Amino acid sequence: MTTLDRLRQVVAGVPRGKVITYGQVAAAGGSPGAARLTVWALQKGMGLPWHRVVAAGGRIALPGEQGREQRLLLEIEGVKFRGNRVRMDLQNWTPRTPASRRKP
DNA sequence: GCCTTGACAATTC
DNA sequence: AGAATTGCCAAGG
Repeated sequence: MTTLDRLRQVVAGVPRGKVITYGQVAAAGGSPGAARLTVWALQKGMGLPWHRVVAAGGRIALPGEQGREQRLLLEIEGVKFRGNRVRMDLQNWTPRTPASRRKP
């Protein structure tokens, strides 16, 4: 199980209607601070709900078209927006099966 | 084996 | 508020 695999699992574990930040994914995957790994994981990981991953504070990281699409997809799933930000107060998701669950 | 590239995050000015 | 700086990890050249 590589780090990227865990990151992908975290992303895959985000339920519909919720979002998570790059930092949270990285932290949950066992590498706090390595938000860029999350980027990598998403680019490589196909079939992942990449649109449920947003930048810190719920900002949409993608520029232009892709950003619009992400926002669309999220709205379709029931995520509420405040300007160009997600309402993290409501939509933030924290995985319940993080790397912290490793066997002792 | 070193350097660059990634849809970032947090701090500082 | 926006730009610059640093830290983090993995893959590809």
